Amino acid sequence: MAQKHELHEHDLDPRAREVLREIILQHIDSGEPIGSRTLSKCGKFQLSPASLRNVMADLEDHGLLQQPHTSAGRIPTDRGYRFFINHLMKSRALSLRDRETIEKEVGAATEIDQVLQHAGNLLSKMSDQVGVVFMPTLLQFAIRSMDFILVGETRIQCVIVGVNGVVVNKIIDTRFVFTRDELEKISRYITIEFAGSTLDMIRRRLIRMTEQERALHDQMLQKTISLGIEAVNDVAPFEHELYVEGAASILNKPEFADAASLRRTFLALQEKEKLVDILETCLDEEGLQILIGSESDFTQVHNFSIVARRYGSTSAPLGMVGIIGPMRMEYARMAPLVDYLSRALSRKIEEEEEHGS
Amino acid sequence: MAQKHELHEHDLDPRAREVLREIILQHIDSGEPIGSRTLSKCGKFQLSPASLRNVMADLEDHGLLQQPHTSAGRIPTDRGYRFFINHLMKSRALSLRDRETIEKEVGAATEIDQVLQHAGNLLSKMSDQVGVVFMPTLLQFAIRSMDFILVGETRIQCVIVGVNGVVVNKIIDTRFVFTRDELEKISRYITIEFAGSTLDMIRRRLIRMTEQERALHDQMLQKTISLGIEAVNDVAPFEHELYVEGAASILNKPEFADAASLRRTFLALQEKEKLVDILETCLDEEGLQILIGSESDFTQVHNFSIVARRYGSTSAPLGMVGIIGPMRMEYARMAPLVDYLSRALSRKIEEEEEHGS
DNA sequence: GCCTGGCACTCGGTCCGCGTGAGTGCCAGT
DNA sequence: ACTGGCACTCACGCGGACCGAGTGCCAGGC
Repeated sequence: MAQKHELHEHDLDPRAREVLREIILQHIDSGEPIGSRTLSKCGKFQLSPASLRNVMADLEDHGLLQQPHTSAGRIPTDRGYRFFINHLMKSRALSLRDRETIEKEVGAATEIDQVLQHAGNLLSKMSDQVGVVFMPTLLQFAIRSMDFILVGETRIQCVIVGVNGVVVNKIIDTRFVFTRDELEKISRYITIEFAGSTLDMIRRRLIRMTEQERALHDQMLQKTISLGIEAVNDVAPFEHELYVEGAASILNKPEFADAASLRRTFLALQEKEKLVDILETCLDEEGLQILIGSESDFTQVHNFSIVARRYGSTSAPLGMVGIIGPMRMEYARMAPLVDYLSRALSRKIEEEEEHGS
Repeated sequence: MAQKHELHEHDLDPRAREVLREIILQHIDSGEPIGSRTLSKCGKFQLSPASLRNVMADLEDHGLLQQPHTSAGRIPTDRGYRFFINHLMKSRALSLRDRETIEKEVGAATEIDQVLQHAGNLLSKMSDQVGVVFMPTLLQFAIRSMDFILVGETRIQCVIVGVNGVVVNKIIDTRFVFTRDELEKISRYITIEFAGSTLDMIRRRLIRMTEQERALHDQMLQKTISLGIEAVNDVAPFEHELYVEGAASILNKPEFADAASLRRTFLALQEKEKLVDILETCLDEEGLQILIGSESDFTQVHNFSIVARRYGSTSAPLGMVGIIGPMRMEYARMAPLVDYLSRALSRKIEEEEEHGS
C-alpha cells in the first residue's frame, strides 16, 4: 500500500506525525527498532501500546516505517527520514562554543588547500561522521594570473591563480624549447591579457588567435599561444580535489559492525570518483542538501546519508562541503553544523578574494 | 625452548629444512594451519604423519612453527618466515610479460608524481597486495632552479625544481609586498646563485648573508634573503609524499575476514605517519628489504609484512617503493617484483636527470 | 636408532532443540 | 475511539551432542 507520490504534511494527522517523530528520534538515539511498548512507556503519549500499534501500522502503510522482520519493532524508511527532515525536524541552533570553534579553525589556515582540509577534519570531529570537502575543476572560474616556469628543457610548470586565491599547478610537456626570459615575457603577457577571464573564455580566445598568428608568422606569438592552449586546453588534469576525513569515526557505528558492510563502506570511501559524481550534481543547488539512502545511487548502495552545502563566493560557487554517515544520524544537529561551516568557509573565501585582489 | 639467537642454516638438518619449507609453501597457498597428515599425503616426503609430527615438534621448539590452538596444525612464526626467506626461498624470476608491463607503465608517465603513483598502482595490481611508494622530504637534494610567483599581494608561491626533475611547490605568506618584476629578479638571482646546492646548504648560506645585509641596508637584498629563507627554512611543509594504492585487495585476504582486524587494518593504512616512519628508517639500507611481523612495531601490531626497496638515482636515494600484505604472502614472487620495479623506477629517474639537465 | 601404527586425548566448529522475550495483529469490550 | 487480552511469530542465546582434525606418547618392527 506504500504510496509512490511525495507525502505532504497534511497527509498525516498530527498524532501520527508526533509518533513518527518520536520513533525516529528514539531510533536515531538507540539504533534499535522501536516497538509499540517502548513507545508507550516513554511518556509522550497517553496511549496504550495497542493504539500505538494501529498508528504505526498506518505509518507503515504510508511507507514511512518498516519492520526488519516480522516480530521486531519498526525502523524508519528512507521516506520516513525524508518526511521527518522536511516537516518534523526541529534543528537545534549551534552552540556558541561550536560556532567559536568553527570560526577559529577556519580563520587559522591561510592557504586554501589547508583551509579546506582543515574544514573536513573539523567537520568530521564535530559530527563524529566522515567529513568531505570537494573542490571541482576550475574551468568556470576567473583567473587573476598565469605564470610559466621552466622545470626541464621542454617541461614547463604552469601556475594559475584564481581571483579567489586558489592556486593550481600543472606541468606541461612541450615541443618547443623555452628560455627563462621567454617564459617571463609570456607569463606577463598572458596575465595582463587574460586576467579576469575564465579558463573557458581564455581557451576560446586563444584558439581564435591561432588564425591571426598564421598570418604573422611571429615565432614568439606562436609559442605563447601554444603554451597557453596547452595550459588551458586539456583541463582534465586540473583534478577536482576531494578531501575525505575521519573515515575512522564511521567504522565504530553499530550499523557497520559486521565484516561485510565494513568492507563495503571502506571501499565506497576509497572510490572517490563516485563521490565526486554526487557532489558535482549537488553543486547546482543552493541551500543545504540532504540525501538519504535511496535518493541517490551512491547513498542507496551503502545506506549512507549525505548532508552537504555549497560554499564559495557569492559570484561563483566553489565546491561542496558536508558529511557522510549512516542514515541514522542526528540530522537536527548535522544540518546546522554543515550549514554554519559552509557559510564560514564562504565568508573566509570572500575575504581572501577582496584582500588579495 | 624457543631460542633467542638468530638461527643459522646449519642449525637445522636438511630434512627439517625441507619440512619447514613445505609447510610454509602450503600455508602460503592455503592460509590454513598444516597438519602432519596433510603434509604426509603431499607426496614430497616418504614419511608417515607420526614421523613428521616429530620433525614438526622440533621445529616448534626452535620457534619456527606454532600452533594457533592445541588441536590444530602448525603455522609459521615470524622467525619461521625469516628463516624461510633467508635460507629456503627460491625466488622465481619475473616473467617476460611482467617485465614488459612494468617497463611500459613506468615509461608511460612523464611527471614524477605520476610515475610514482602509477608505480604504486601497478605494484598493487601485479601483487594483489597494497602498493606503497614513498618520497621523503627534499631537504638533502640538490636543486636546479627556484622560482617565485605572485599569488596574492603578500603571498608567494615558490617552485623548486630538483636536479632529478622533482618539482615542489610551496606557498609563503610574507610581510613584504612584492611586484612581479621584483620576483622575477629574485628568482633569477637565486637560481643562478644556488643551482646545484642542497636546500640545507642554501639555508645556511642565506643565514650567513643576513649579516652582510645588515651592513648594506639594501632593501632588495633584504627581501631576497627573507624570501629565500622562508622558502627553505620551514621545510616541514615539504611534506613527504606517500602513495598507498590498492587497499581494496588486502581486504579480501582471509586473514582480515573478521570485523575487528578489518577495522584495525583499515585504520593502519589511514595512519600514514607510522608508515612513513618505517619507510624512512628503511631508507638507509641499500638492497631489497623484507620486514616480517614482529620485526617492526608497525608490522607487528597488524601482522603485516613489508617488502620494499630503495629507488632513486645512483647519486642519492629518492625514496622507497614496496608492498604491504599479510605475513602469509608469496615472498618468492613479491621479492623479484619489487626488486625489478624499483630498479626500473631508478633507471627512469636517472634518464630524466640526464635528459633534463 | 630411526620409523611406524595405534591409541587416548584435546579442542574448535557445527548442528539441534529449547526456552525466552519482544513484538505483532486481531478482536471483543467499554 | 481507545483499551486489554490473546494467540502467534520470530530472532536470539544457551547448552549439549557430535564430528573431525590434529596432537603426544608409546610400544613394536626394520
